[in-house]
Amino acid sequence: MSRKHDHPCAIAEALNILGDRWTLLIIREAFYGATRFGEFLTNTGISRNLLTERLSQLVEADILERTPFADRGTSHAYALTAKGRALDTVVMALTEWGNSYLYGDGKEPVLARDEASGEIIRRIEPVTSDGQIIARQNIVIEAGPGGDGRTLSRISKAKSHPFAE
Amino acid sequence: MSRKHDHPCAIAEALNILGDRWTLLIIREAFYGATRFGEFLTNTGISRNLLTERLSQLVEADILERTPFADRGTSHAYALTAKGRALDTVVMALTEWGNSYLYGDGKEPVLARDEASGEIIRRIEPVTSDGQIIARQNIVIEAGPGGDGRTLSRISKAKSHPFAE
DNA sequence: CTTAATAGTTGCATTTCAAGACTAATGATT
DNA sequence: AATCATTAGTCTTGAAATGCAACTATTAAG
Repeated sequence: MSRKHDHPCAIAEALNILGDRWTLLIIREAFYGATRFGEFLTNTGISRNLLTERLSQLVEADILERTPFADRGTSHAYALTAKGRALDTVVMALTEWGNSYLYGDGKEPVLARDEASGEIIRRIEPVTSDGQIIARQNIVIEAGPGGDGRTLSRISKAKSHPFAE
Repeated sequence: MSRKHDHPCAIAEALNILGDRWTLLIIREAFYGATRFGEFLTNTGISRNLLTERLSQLVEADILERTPFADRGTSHAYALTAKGRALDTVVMALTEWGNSYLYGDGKEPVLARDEASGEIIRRIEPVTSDGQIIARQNIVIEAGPGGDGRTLSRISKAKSHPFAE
């Protein structure tokens, strides 16, 4: 990745870590249970030098944790931290979007299913603290405590209900 | 973006379109109401040549739609399609993760709020077709109808409950 | 003490990015 | 009509990231 975004925005800041072709694929593998260098290598198709760099960035960012793990050779286990596991919604949202809009019904390569209901998972929704689904037309965006002047002016010109319709 | 991922996986395929530093920032701006070249340019900080390329990729991918729009000069409006609007969960999930784990409570630059309850939005959840929240430990992944042999072997070695814990 | 397995490094050719100058198209101004 | 202002986009160039393959290092097994 070249230079970093520096404007105050959660998405921009997240993309400083996740915004490339490989990082979320590595994180997908971590969710699926990969722990070793070689597993990430063969399951994603990334090259060795990039994998080395990305893994160390993810460890640095506290998304993966590296622990020694001796069987043969010099080997380590990379596992998701709490911060990394919190990316589950991002992974599920991307999976759902890709399945629905890039493959389509009946052509999905990998599916997530709810064992309790038996349903394939097709909806990811924002919910209130007591579990009520929040309707898109009720969602507003506003400057938060960490916003600066530029944020304020950008947000003030923005649609107040960005996800409605 | 360099070469494309070619293995059957919704995330890999999604990253072929969204997997760079800028694309999701452009999509964020589209949700916030930006429609014009100049708005995307100044609100994201991307360079002109890249913005040109990314916008045309997004139009090509049917995520944005370009329509003529004459006031002064040569101008067009870029607006989200249905496929683009379906990325709302990805945008919300990234926003929520970034706010929680990169900024932290009380330091969020931009917040999403539910007008109905007044709450700041902090939970994004998979739900069943009738709106019940699906518990992480009940989520299993499985090969779908579009999977090939490689998918099958990758998935069969994967943790069956990737989001549990 | 050699071999095999795993993880990682190095060097190099290619591709992409970043930045700014330049061009094109169109409505407004005189 | 001619010029100007505005918006969108192209072109050029140096810098940075990527992809590939060969090489090195570390440790366990035999």
